[in-house]
Amino acid sequence: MSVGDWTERFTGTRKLPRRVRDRLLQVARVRHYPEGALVFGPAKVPDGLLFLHDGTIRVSQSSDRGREIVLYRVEAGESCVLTTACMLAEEAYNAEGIAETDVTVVNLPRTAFDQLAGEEPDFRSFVFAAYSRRLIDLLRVIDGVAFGRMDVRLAERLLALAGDFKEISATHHDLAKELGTAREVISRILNDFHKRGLVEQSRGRITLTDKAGLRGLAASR
Amino acid sequence: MSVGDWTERFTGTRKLPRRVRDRLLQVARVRHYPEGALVFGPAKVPDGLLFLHDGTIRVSQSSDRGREIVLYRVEAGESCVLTTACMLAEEAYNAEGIAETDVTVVNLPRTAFDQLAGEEPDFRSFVFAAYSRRLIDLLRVIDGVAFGRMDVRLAERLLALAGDFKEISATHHDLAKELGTAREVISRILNDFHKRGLVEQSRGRITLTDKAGLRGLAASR
DNA sequence: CGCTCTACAGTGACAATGTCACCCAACGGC
DNA sequence: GCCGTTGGGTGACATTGTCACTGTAGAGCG
Repeated sequence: MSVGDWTERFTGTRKLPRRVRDRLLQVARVRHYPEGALVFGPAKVPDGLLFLHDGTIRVSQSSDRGREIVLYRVEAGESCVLTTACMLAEEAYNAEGIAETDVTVVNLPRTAFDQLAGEEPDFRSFVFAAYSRRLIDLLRVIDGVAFGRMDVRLAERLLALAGDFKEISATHHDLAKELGTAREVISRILNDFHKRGLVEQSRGRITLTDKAGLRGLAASR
Repeated sequence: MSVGDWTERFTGTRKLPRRVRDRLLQVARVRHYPEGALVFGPAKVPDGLLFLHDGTIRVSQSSDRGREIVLYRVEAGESCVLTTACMLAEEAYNAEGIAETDVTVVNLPRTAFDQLAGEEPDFRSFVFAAYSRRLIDLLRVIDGVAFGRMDVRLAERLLALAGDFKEISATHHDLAKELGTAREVISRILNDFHKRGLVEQSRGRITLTDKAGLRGLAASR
């Protein structure tokens, strides 16, 4: 499963300049997490701004009755402002970040964050851009959940998860957690896709046999 | 309809210090909008940070097939970072801000914004807090839309809109646009509420006759 | 006053989705 | 092989969204 180009749709992505990045690495603490590890969550609120040096973090929200929905993914070079948001707002929240690959995270303590924000315009721009981008991400999620059809959303997500490849290794349950729905719903829709010749299925694996068809379905709102 | 205490649940709200506020007013342009006016939208992207001096702005997102959902409300003293987000991300978006009362808006141009952000730590904190708070707001919306029951959401919203009062002047259509659903759904649920003795209805007006009952329903997830 | 027009609300039928309770099959470990 | 776990299929039903109507209160107007 490739999520490599997950974020390439955002043309406005702003990477941190090397000079600032080096300065950041001087004052920050570096941490490693293996694939599948919990990077942050309700019971594990970071004390500063998280910065993803390497890997991918999947950020999702869970309901009090076990369902989940993926909010967005944090890629290498990006920061996860959600944690600071929750830190600042001093609010209970139920979003969590899971390492989707082995990851290297840079934790920038709050005082250092304040200092950098004051002294480095590039750093400020970067942080504002990060916030903005997450806001837009969440608007997309809301649009999908509130107004979108599930088959369309699933087709979109399958294409996004596959990237340039044709195969995805994910269970129906995994996909349900992506879109915030139930496994049975995914099963039904994938069965329908199969009958229409769009996908092939095997245990824990989905092959997109007709990407153009899926794209057509995704476009037909 | 009172939305006065809409945002008081946020204990972390951070108001801008008077000194910074005065400085802001020197470089910014002040604008007035009457109740019901469009303050910003897809076809009206501001060129700077919007700042609400007086009144209330309702920010909602609309689907391409006419449905709408309210994302949050901006109260006096707060800023609307969503506009800057969209400005920075250079992304198409379909969120719009409607003046819910007569409003006075302060538009801080981008260059002045950058300068203030560099020179005034309080201003920075304020902007970061504003972003954070909106992120949390959107997380709430997602939680409700993705996982919540409609009757529960309606009960919550009725209580929030009523504030300390017992009456709300809103049509079923208005309430549908609050929650991102269809008028018929609101009609059905309100009818059910009526049968249970929770509300009384008349044209364009709803009376909460049993607030405790509504609160109980809202609490029963 | 009665007329018409429009916004607001009620309703039934159906489709899409979520929930529940099962079942069966594939795979891994033993 | 056997067994336990995980992944997946299915039918019944509840909730919600959509569509196509109907009825009605109120405003404006003769």
